[in-house]
Amino acid sequence: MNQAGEIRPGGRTARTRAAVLAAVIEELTDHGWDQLSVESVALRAGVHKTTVYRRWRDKNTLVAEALKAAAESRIQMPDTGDIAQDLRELARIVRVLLTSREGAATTRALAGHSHDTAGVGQVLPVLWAARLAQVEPVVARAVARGQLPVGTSPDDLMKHLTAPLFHRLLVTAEPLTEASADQAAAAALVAARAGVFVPPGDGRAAAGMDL
Amino acid sequence: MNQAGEIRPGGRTARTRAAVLAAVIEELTDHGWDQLSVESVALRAGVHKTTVYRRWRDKNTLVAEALKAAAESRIQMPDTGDIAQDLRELARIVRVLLTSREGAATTRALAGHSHDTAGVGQVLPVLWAARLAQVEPVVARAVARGQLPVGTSPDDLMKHLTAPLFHRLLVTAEPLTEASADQAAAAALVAARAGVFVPPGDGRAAAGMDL
DNA sequence: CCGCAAACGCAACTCAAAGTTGCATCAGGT
DNA sequence: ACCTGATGCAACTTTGAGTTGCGTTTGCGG
Repeated sequence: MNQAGEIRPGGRTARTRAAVLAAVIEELTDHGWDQLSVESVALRAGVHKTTVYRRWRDKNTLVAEALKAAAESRIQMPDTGDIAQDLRELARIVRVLLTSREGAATTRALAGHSHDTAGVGQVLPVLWAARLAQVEPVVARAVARGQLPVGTSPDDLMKHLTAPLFHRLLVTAEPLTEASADQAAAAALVAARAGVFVPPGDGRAAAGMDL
Repeated sequence: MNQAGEIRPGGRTARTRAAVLAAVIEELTDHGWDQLSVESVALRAGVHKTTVYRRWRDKNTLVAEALKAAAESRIQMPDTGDIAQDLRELARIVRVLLTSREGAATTRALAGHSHDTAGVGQVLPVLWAARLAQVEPVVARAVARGQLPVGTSPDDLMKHLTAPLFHRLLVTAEPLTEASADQAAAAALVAARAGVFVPPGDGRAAAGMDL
């Protein structure tokens, strides 16, 4: 949670930092990026506006750092012994995250600013690399059990699993039902079994691909 | 292109309207939503600021309307006689759209504001309903040919086909390669064949689903 | 082709929020 | 207990959203 290289890691500094970052997420949840003002954040954090500006160059870097900190939570990875169930549970977990007010707001904020190379743009790759790394063992176990083709890319599988959920939240703005999560899991599973997520030339050839 | 109910549909009004909406898209492409100012838009459109405010209540509704107008372009639907090729071509078309500067910028703008019930939020459902309706015949032909299960939902198929592409643009901010488009098409095809996109209780039961 | 009203240009505002500066004060580590 | 970094505070500049009043242009109907 604490950034390396802090000059004074003691109580007050860390406390202020945490309070401000938390306040950013709350303001983001309540009013969205556009309506978020640094003054409101400072007020909510019980801190003066100049204090915020002394530590963060501008609004964008502030929000970017808050989003990064907020995304550092770990997900409890399922391990049921059956990849089909694992994937379904994973999809349901992601669905719950994305349907929470905070999760939806932060996700929209990230998506809407995935391009600004200075702020969120910097954070995105790091953030997702960490998340995807968590899935690796789940896929590895499934491959070991013979439930998935050798060489299946955990990254590709995870992305295709969650993509329809993000799509509903960000693109079509439809409600994220549990049925839609299950459908996403089923689609990803079938594709994975068919070897769609085995990079070409990796391990043995993809099976069942009569494309 | 022309909105119904215009009091004075004649030359100047329509010309101004088109110029402003086009200027919004250009500014959005060049500087993003946050940096977009009504004054810049007016300047670019060769129109005075007050003129803009007389026709559009505020910045959000202005941008929302511009996005809606920009999204009204039709896509050339493929019809190769083979659903696998149709889907791959569709994915590639979407990829090209999303990798264009304008397409990326407008998509991010939409995604980042999918919640504001007054502006973009109003537009999204209409917009996507129109797009998805275009795909219906492609799927219908494939079903008629026996290449896809009876009852396959064109909406679900199209969403799962494009979701990984949007995911790359909005969530992970990875480059949108043609290979990723082909992978998305392959995944969607396999899932569709397995009956993942056949609503429960619709037509005959899903085939090949040993979930 | 002429007049009327809608649409536009223009300037001058208000207001809110981004970001800055100088100085006084407080609190944490040695 | 001291010294320095961190904070509070007030006063500023600047930018952009959104508004208002008035004069001018332009399109459409007669």
